[in-house]
Amino acid sequence: MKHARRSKPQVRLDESLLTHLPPFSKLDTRQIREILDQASSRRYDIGSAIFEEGHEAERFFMLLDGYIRVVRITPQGEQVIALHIPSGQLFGIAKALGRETYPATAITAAESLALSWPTRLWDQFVADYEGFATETYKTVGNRIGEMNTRIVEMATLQVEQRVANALLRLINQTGRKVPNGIEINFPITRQDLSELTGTTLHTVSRMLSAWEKQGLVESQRKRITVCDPHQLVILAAAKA
Amino acid sequence: MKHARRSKPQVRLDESLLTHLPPFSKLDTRQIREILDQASSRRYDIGSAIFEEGHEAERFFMLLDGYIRVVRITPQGEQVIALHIPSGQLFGIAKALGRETYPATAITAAESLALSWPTRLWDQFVADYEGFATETYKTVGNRIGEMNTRIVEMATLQVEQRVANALLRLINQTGRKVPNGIEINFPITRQDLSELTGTTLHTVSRMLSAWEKQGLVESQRKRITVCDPHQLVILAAAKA
DNA sequence: TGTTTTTCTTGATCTGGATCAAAACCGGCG
DNA sequence: CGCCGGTTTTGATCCAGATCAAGAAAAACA
Repeated sequence: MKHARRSKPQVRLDESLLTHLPPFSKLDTRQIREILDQASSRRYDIGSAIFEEGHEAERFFMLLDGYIRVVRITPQGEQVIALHIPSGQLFGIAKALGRETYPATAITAAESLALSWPTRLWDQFVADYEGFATETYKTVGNRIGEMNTRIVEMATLQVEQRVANALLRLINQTGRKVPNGIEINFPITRQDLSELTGTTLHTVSRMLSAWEKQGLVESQRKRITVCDPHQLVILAAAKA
Repeated sequence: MKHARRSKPQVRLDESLLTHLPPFSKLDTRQIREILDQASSRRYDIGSAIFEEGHEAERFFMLLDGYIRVVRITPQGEQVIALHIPSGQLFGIAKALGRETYPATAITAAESLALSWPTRLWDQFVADYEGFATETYKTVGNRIGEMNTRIVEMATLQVEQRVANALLRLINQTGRKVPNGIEINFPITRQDLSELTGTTLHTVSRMLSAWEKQGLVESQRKRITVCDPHQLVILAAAKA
């Protein structure tokens, strides 16, 4: 993990950073200014932990750029990826869950840029800024929905369908159009994909090889491009 | 499903019903009275649906007595139990998740009694009653925690350990002391347990038989008693 | 009291994926 | 440029647990 610094904005942050993001979109310029003036901004190298499970939740965050994976570690040291968070979302919002500590670890899946505020400002944000509360609870609701879906998938689907679903979700959240399809916009290993679907890197590797032969996907090291999303959707839902 | 009626309280509901429940515990008698006067109370037979996934979230609920399972149905018609809710908790709180519809179906696992309020009162409750918001967000946080745990378990543990964990969670939430151990306080089938752990009723049945031979549990039809919780904890955590 | 329905048990077989093992590949770095 | 650590691939084997199949036992019903 390389050096990274937190900075009170010497260069004042631009208001346009936040104006179009849902939790702040109903606010006027003055309010955005207030919010920004209290924020710290910081860049994180890929693979660094923004906060860790169980630690005191001192700050909450808004991901401006990059990509984050929310991870839990089992007693046996295995990692499970609980969630991916795309840019433009709040995270580390323990306060919204009535918690004093972070429930999981946040790791950057790509170089990322995030704003953060001391947790003590949370209640103030909720009280003062219209739409902030509503939008954050929507975020929470969506994450619950996602987790629910994961549970159902793990309980009922085969590995092949789980991996297909995971890929589809990833290209939806972070897909980038490239000549031959849609590429996942950050480096992702077979290992990562296996931690996301509760399987092994071996199985994922075989699966991708097979799909590549069928022209469904293309992949290089840490890069996956889905060429035929529609076919993948079919696979993802197939009964047998 | 037998007849069940909703009633505006002809017999006024007693204030002591709510005074000790977290979301209301900071309120004075007058406030509790207000809340109760706006509530409908209703009894539900075992196995009935209180509300269904996808439907308009017209009301939110407080479970006074009984037990509820939150269920999702897959496109293929398989059921997955997402969560169990013990008495004393709010449920159906779509509003707290920024949703307009219920995200899952709520089925009574035992005869149950619940109060409910029209969703339009939600914001008012949050604004007027101290501690209500905080406590409900704690509830949400706990449920997220539970779901997280389920995901991690499904991704990393063997079936035996998942079933053991499920049993332990059940006796913690609803255990009732009986001469030979702790009994799960509502009727539960092997099928239910399998839907809770993502396996089949056959496997669960074999497992319980084996445990019964070892004196770990005792079970009759729809009844399970854990005789040796400690041993079960060991099983639940075992690496191999 | 006999019949039907639901739940539970137990055996036999099969298989999706894990595990074990080894090699090839790729990129960074000294 | 050649070595080394992190990825990826692919083969071979194994086994936990699903699936298939039949009854047995308990409750519900009539």
